[in-house]
Amino acid sequence: MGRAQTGTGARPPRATIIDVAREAGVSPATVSRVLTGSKPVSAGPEQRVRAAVARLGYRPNPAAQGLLRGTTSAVGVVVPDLSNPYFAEVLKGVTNAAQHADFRTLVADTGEKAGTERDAALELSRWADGVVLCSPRMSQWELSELAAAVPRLVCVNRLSRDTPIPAVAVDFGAGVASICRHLGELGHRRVAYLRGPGRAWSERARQQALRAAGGADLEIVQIPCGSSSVDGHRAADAALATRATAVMAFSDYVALGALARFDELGVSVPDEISLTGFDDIALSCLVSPRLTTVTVNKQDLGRRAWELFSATEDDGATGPVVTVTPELVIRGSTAVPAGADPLPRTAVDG
Amino acid sequence: MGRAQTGTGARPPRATIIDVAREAGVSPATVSRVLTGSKPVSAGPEQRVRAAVARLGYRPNPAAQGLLRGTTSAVGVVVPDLSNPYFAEVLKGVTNAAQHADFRTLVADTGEKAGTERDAALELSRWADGVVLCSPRMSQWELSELAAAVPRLVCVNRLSRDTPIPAVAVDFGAGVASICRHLGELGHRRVAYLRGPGRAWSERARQQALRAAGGADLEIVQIPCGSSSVDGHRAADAALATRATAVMAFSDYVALGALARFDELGVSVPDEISLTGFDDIALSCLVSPRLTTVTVNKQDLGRRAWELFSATEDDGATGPVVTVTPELVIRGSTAVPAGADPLPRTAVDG
DNA sequence: TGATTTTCGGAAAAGGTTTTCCCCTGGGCC
DNA sequence: GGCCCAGGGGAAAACCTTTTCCGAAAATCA
Repeated sequence: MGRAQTGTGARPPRATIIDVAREAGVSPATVSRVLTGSKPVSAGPEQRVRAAVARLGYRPNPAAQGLLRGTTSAVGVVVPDLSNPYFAEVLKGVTNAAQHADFRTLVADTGEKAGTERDAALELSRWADGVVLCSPRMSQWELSELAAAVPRLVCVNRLSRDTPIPAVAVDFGAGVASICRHLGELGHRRVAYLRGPGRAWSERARQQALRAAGGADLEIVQIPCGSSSVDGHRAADAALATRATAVMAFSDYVALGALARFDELGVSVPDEISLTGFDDIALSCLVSPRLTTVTVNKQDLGRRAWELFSATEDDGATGPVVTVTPELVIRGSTAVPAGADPLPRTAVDG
Repeated sequence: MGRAQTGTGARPPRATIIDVAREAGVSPATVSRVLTGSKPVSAGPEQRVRAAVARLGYRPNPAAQGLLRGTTSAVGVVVPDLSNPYFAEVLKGVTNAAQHADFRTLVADTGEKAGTERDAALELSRWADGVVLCSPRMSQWELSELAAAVPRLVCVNRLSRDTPIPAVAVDFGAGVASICRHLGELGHRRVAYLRGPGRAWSERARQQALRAAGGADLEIVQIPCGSSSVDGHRAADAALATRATAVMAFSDYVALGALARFDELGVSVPDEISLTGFDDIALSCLVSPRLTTVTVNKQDLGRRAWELFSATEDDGATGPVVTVTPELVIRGSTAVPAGADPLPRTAVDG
């Protein structure tokens, strides 16, 4: 049964608690008590145990601990795409918070394929005490089913009406509204919106806000797009063709792609067209012009997801939802529209 | 001993192999054999076992498996900073490859603090079969010590002369050389180099190449900088002050920061000054002008690290090193220097 | 048909740790 | 000085799975 023990360079097979006990002249129980502090141990044996632990370089076997305790001290994180700086930041937030509580982080990347999210989460939940689901694209139905199967499930940027799943989500509605207000105040009347992935809950939340904002004084033209910079690059031409005076992108990542395309075409931002993003990723203030966007603290999002996770009981009873309100940051990519006479509110052709 | 069993919403305590055995009317051994395929089982019992597994939703307890097998089917990845798209991509490469082999990925972020790398790797190695160390900033001495303590250690972008540690590394020398050649051919004679973190092995590798490239026909002026875009932004003024005609940045991430600063100052790239990066991160072809750089397939780096990891024996005997040669991509950020008379090679003031 | 090999499946041990249960000893109090 | 209580520490069970060992039954061959 012994584990692989090949070659001459093989290190000694790792000390067990029994080795430590023998070395210290005590029972395994005492060693355990010293290390976990579950019960007081008098000074003499404690000294000897600590010395033996140090001498043997003993560290308890997590598998054995996990087997007995029924917990893993690990949290799983499922993200659609690690290449997307947004998700990388959220992951960083979770990891740092978890590390602080002596938890490990397991990560799975679904490659933006909604079909694999379920399996990834389920698999991770075997190895972790629970799972943080980042912007899941899966169906509401699948999500509810998953919530029943995974002991502690927390969502980021996804709210679920039927099943009370703990979640931390950006208030996309408020963000979109503030962008609309900003564009409206500048005098824009016709805005092209580069849509995110149709399956994304955050996209649906944005749509709701757009319906509220759009109307008499702001006309929204929808352009199918996606969630990556490549998508934004591709959709830029269609946005220009609408003759809108401003382009509102699903995210910064998308906006940067559109910005690059505008630059290729010699279309000047913001002189000829205004452009807005969403999220305020690090690179958005490195491009020229710097991007007007709404700022979301992505690491904080991850940190809060962790807090929700660690507050959740195993029976998944509670389902509090934390909402984070993003803040508009006006930079260089928005300006008064080209034909800059401040129209009275009525003069909009529908 | 029982695990937490609170409230009424508590789900049943997870079926064990014994429950399945009872349900199927066989022994636990038979269930195990059906599931692992370690020994053939005749059709009748197999059917019953599979049915029971499905009915009970049984999935083996990884802790128990790990305890018995002595392996975890997990790989740890330690990165300096997940916010840096470079490391996020490498992580993605490792994760995807590992996923393919039914391995989990554990991640730790050291926040660019070299002092915490050792502990992070050591801790991760308890929970995983080995560790991939991304661009470790730790001392050579610490690294060797770590290699002795971690069963399977693989480095990315860090070579170690004394201890043979499996590693996959970009050929920074070749990359720097190709950039120098390119700048030289354009007619640049004086280049400011924005230095990376002093502790980074990759920075030392670059320095070596610079010493070889610099000389009669190319003068290199060193500017202390760092590894993030903020560092690049800060160092840009000093680079300008050297009156160099080109700036070579430690990385794309740094170059983007410098580019933003040049834009703020109204210094035109590449008309007034040329700028190069390193790595070719996704956003480098989204900025204006698009960045001349050398391209490194970062996900591939991660994938190869995984391959090295899975090829490594537990006794850590072998230490092959894979070198990846980056390729120069000439985009819009480099051009002939401002005072554009193609000087004869000799007319350089030292 | 009887002997021998193969196949199939059950019992039980092993893996490392925590925790419960219990015993022993020492100190305090009357 | 005796009794009781408390505290410290050891033995062993339990956690769940895999695998070895072995027995029994079935299949093969002479």
